[in-house]
Amino acid sequence: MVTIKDIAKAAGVSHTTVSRALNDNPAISPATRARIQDLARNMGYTPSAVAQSLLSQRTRTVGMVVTTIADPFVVQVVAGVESVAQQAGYGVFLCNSHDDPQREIDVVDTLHRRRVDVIIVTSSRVGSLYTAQLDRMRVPIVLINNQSEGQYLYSVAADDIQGAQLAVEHLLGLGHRRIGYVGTVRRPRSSERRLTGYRQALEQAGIISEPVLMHASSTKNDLERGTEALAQLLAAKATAVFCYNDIIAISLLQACRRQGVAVPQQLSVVGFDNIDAARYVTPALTTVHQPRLELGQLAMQMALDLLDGHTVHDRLVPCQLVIRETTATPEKIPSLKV
Amino acid sequence: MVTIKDIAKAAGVSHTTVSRALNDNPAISPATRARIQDLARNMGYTPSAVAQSLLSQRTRTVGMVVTTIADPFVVQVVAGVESVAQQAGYGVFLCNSHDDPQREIDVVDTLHRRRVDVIIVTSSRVGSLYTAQLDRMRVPIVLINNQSEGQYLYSVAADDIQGAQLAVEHLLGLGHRRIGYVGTVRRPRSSERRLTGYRQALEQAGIISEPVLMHASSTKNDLERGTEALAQLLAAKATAVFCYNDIIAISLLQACRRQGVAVPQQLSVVGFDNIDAARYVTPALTTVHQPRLELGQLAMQMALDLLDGHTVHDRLVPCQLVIRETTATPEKIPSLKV
DNA sequence: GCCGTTAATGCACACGTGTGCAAAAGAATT
DNA sequence: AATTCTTTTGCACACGTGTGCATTAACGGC
Repeated sequence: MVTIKDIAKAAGVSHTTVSRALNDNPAISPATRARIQDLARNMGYTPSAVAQSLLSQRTRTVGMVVTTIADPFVVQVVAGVESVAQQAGYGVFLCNSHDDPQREIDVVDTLHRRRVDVIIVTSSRVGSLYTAQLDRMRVPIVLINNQSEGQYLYSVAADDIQGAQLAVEHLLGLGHRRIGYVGTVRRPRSSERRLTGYRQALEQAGIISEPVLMHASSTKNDLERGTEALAQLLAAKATAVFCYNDIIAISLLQACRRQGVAVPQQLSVVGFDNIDAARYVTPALTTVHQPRLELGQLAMQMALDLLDGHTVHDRLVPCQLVIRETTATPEKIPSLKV
Repeated sequence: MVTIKDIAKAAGVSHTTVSRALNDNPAISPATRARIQDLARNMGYTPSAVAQSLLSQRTRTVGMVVTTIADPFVVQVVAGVESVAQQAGYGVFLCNSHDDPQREIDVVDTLHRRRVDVIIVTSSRVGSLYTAQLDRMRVPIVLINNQSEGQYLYSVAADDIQGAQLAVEHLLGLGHRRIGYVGTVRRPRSSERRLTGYRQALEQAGIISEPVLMHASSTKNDLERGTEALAQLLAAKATAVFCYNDIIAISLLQACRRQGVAVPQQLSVVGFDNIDAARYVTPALTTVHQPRLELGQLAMQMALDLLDGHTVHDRLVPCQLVIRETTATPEKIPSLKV
């Protein structure tokens, strides 16, 4: 591997001069500068970012921690982070936590060993628990969709409450009165917030939310979850349902087809996330769009601001409703065939 | 940031001793070793991978170049790479080429500057053109789904020809005789190989492939592509069609619905890739499964073998047919309504 | 008490780059 | 011609870690 010392030897100067010439330092005479730059090109020189990092104490690298890269939500976030990072000359180090808190902590430690300048974590299971670790590391962490407070901790999140309200208000506007909610126990915090939005929307419409309409499945298997929830919803005479996310909503749609429940005629369904599959399913899923790409971009932008020493403020980004084909006015007479 | 020198000062020994103690070097007495390790823990020491890399000339990092992370195919490949890498103690540096050859070369250069030990590229647009660059870098590159020959160049790929044969043989087995192919000009090499598999399957069944049944759209917009291709297929009286990938197949399905063409009764459709959306669409898409996760895993494993100095052989991985709901026996009398 | 052997530790350098300061050389001023 | 100023270059060190070799200390054998 060719170094500036090799170039120095070839040019008959000191490595200092080479370093300056390559960095366009005005102290070097134009003649030698051109000569050395040509030489460097011909010898196929590429500076070592490793050595530069050691000296400058900055790696121009961001550590990106995800639960699993295979999640369609996560992918867009990563894309957003990557685009802003690349534009700013930063690299992205990708790590997988497998949704395991201990693993998440280990992974953050690995990133610290690699001396990344800043860390971005999506859907953290750790959050405020980082405090002890962060006291040692002194590396800022930007959390995406996990609002936790603490030193070195910053957050960018989609507004779960507002998004859920949007969904339920849409259903109310269509004339629905018995609206269910299917949550998840895997993400208790955000599931709770979406439930809050659901409750607030109902409350503002003067409707008392009934526990029987609220279902928080503990099943890990998404497909079973749909079947299980559907039975409960039908028993509670729901005409519409708001789901924690699109995956659950789609599994519910599949359960409906199996059981012969017509969507949206007998049951209106709204999801959350607006993943790619949402527009491919039949009927196409009405859902709440989380600005995933934007979340990633904002997180990375916040990271850059932090590194520039600017003061930053936590961000809460509004969601948008995407109306497709799974929502309609309720049938006057609920079907008795089922 | 605490270094081994700080620990050395605190312990009253040289930094050499600290380095040895932390690396469990037997030359250090058990007493001091324990003392220093405790001290390191209490002081919150984390070794600098940057400094270690500079000395060892190895970063234990793999550079991963993708066309775009948002592609559902790419995501699984990355997941495969990441899982094997993490297990081997390697980190993954993610880069986006935006499907632009020049950008791809730049990105590889950036990775070289960061001194990654090996580079993995999915669906490269560059391939053999790397030769000049690689002569300088001397970094091995593992190509996924781009078989190119050259020094420092290795490849792991899904068997396009065999996969296409699988699809067409399935259609032939159902009784189809007029089978179309919708290709793409964006990936000429693999589109050509799938076309070859398509032709071979027809040939083996004693059918002469007609140019009018083969459509290679130049349209960039996926949705338009479906409408455009459908018109041509119907004009050519095709009863079945094999598509270059699932995205095209799904756009074709949507075009069918708009035009009132019943799938699979009037037209059988087979895709390629088996992306997530394939099983969510209605009717669920019959497709050829590319072992994406496995491709990623194999590529990373090959990279590790290379770094261990083993000799490796290029791999060609077979595809599998996934039969769902978009394929059936052709109707006896083609509909004349359309 | 002297010598050979083993155990434990430190010195000095390497990795590749950037920078403060000094030095040398040349040009301009007196 | 001597002095000052400017331009150009090099020396030496820093960044954090690991390792060959030398050094010191301890120990056992005679």
